[in-house]
Amino acid sequence: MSRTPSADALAVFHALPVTVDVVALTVRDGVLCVLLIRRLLPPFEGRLALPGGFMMRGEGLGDAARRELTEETGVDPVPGHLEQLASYGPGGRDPRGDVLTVAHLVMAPDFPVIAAGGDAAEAAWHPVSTVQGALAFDHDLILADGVERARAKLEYSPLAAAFCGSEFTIAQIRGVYEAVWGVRLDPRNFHRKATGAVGFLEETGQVSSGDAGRPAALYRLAPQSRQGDGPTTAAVLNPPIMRPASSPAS
Amino acid sequence: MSRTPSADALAVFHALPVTVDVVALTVRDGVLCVLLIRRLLPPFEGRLALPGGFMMRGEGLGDAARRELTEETGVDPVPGHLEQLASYGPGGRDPRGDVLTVAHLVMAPDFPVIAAGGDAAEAAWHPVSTVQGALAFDHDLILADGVERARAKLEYSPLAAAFCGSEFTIAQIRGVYEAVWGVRLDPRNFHRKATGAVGFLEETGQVSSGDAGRPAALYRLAPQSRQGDGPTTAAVLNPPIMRPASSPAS
DNA sequence: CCAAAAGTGTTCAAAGTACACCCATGA
DNA sequence: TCATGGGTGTACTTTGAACACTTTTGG
Repeated sequence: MSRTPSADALAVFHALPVTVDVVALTVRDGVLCVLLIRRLLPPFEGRLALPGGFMMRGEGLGDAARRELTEETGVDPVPGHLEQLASYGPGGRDPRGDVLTVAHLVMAPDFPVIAAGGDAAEAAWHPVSTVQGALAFDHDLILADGVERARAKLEYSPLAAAFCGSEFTIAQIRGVYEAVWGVRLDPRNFHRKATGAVGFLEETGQVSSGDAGRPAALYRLAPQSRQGDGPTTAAVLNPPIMRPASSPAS
Repeated sequence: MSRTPSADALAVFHALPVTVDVVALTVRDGVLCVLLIRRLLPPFEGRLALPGGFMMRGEGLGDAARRELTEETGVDPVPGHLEQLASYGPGGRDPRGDVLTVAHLVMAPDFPVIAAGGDAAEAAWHPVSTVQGALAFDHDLILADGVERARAKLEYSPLAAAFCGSEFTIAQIRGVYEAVWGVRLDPRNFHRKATGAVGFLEETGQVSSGDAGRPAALYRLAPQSRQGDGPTTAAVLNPPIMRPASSPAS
């Protein structure tokens, strides 16, 4: 297939419609939830789907993902907490024809969904376990990949704090790990690991109020100094907080 | 931005030229190398670049990556050893205009490059350390991301065997880890870890011939039974072979 | 005082590291 | 028999899991 670009025109090449989709995850009442919209228009009219839509001219991938998320759900992700997940397509995923989609992943605290707009109605958080298999397009696959990525990232990055507010207790952040991984962790050993990881938590001096039992110290995420030697290296948790080895296939 | 798709036509949306690029890595004489072509045509005429090119109609992402790699370098990757890396763009990476590229990663044994074709001349392996900063487009960034992904994957996947031929000694696969990570590993402890990991290596019964010293047993990669519970879960090395903790920032 | 949750100390088992040592070959 | 690299055994150190125990609150 010899292709001979006659000049500096790219128009001779096959061009594709490109969308961005967003897997926005949070933890509500100890349950891992994903932000979904209900589609107003065909295809898959009335079905649940990830927020997303077509890219606009002159936009970057991350910009488009942030714009679609805000347009359709009212959620405005904290900068730095949106990362690229993977690309899907272009064939076999939209009945209208070939569409390439670049999926993104956002971890957000459980703030209320402000609005639904654009092609979307009913933007809302749904427990991940209740929507698997029910989504439009290939969004079930994308959601599964996003959840797996989030699970893996908890181990070696300070990402879990993104699910909490700006100040949180050790028990709250432990609840994030338990919800995302679907396991129970020993509160006492977790406390040691979390407070022992360098560059993860920073004491505020405050204590939590209200609940039964002894008040817990409040922490915030420590200022993230990028480690490693590459420009693409993200902040790293050291030592990592590993998920328990799942028992061999039963 | 209300977009109202009038029917089942996608043509109303902004479409982008989409390319695939391939980071093909191997180990030659203990050095991590990447497969590069020299560009025959502008832009970046005469510069080194990753093999890649525009997608064709009806093609999947992986298909396109495999086709471009074969067209431009003669290398035909083993199925299952090509994975998606990330997407880049569309802005600011091609002087001709917006182009979205989906980068892929291939680990290959050090077989000879058969041919150069298409837009490429001089397809050849280059040590990664000598080409950083010299590549066309944003390929320096893509290469750095690919190398980092390969380094991380060695830890928890049987991927290192992809760099070797179908049969190899423990010392050879140890050389892969040492070259990719840029460290020295204790041969005796590595031997135990590698042979102790379940589902990684399988003895052939043969021994290597020729070199000085005691002949080494030959192994092959064990048949990969997919573990985990998801369709997207790849084979996992258990226990993982971790890279030594790099000394804290000096 | 009692219940409940936070936080600390201690013990034991598992895993990783360093390295002594033996094995099998070529020169 | 010596040099060279393959492979095993073993002691030491570090890490992680389990859990008893103390602290600090509300009822």
